[in-house]
Amino acid sequence: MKLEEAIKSSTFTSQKQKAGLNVLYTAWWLKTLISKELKVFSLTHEQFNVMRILKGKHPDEMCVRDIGSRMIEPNSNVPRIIDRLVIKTLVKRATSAVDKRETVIVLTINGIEILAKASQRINDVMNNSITLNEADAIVLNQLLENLRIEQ
Amino acid sequence: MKLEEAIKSSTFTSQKQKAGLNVLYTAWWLKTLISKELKVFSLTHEQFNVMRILKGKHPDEMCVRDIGSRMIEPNSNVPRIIDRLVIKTLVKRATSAVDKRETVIVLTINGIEILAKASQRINDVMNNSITLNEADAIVLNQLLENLRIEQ
DNA sequence: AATTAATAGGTGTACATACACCTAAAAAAA
DNA sequence: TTTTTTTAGGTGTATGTACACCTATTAATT
Repeated sequence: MKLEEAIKSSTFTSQKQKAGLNVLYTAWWLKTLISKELKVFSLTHEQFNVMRILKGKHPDEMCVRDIGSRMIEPNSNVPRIIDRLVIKTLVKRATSAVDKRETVIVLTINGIEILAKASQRINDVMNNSITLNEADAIVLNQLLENLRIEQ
Repeated sequence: MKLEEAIKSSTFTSQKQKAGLNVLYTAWWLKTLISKELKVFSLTHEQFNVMRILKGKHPDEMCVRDIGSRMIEPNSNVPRIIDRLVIKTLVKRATSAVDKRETVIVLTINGIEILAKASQRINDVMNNSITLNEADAIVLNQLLENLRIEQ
């Protein structure tokens, strides 16, 4: 759907302002798609994100801070997301032996299995729903990087 | 900051997948910027969005459903956002005379004043923080529209 | 006209975010 | 070594989201 239809507005003060709204709307659209797929696995977008980050270091464990620094939305409250994953026995929590302040997290076997299925699903959705060829995706990535340059 | 640094990951299965993550991260970045500015006015991003939508019809009133259909994140729970705006006397709520099921909302004088100041601030931030020229913004808008085409 | 459908919006719950604050532990400074 | 500062992570609160469900009202059907 075009942005104008989606938010029922066609008056933008600039293309730059429209681009801002377009990014916000597209992110919502993408999150919604992903969340719908993850529902089958009783996972939220953020829980999946944490699990995928853990997978990157598996079988090594990761501390909460380290996970947080890799989140797509960096202000996420990681301890609380982990709470829910622990309840579902998808991850295990333990106090670090080297630094007792640190909590270390690791995927369980159950977690690995569910993550594998969920990842497959999400990769498919991303490939099928994002209708861009690779060349256009490269241009989009470059524009988004440029957009965020702090002056 | 480049996406790779932001999420400390540089392995993407495709540029398309990277673009998806890039859109999500950029939306977070933009929302955070906007929220920081709105804090001066004790407004949240979503409260500001509702007020700006109301401004578009002012001095006419709008029903809740109508506001909801114009939100950037369409699943927002509009009645609850309005609750907070009513408490701050930025909008007024009344039952429609024509259809008693409908609640109609209108900005108060106080609301209009605060919205004017907040809008000015947000427009400035958008202009200063989004570092794209108009030509690039047009390309970005087109790519985002293409990305969302449902097959 | 009476009954049934659909619609508007409010509410409850689980989850997440943003942010301030707290405690325990480790590191740095005295 | 003792004190101070920093760091890690957990918690409380206000707000928002996603979604199911409820009630009042209107519209449609019989």
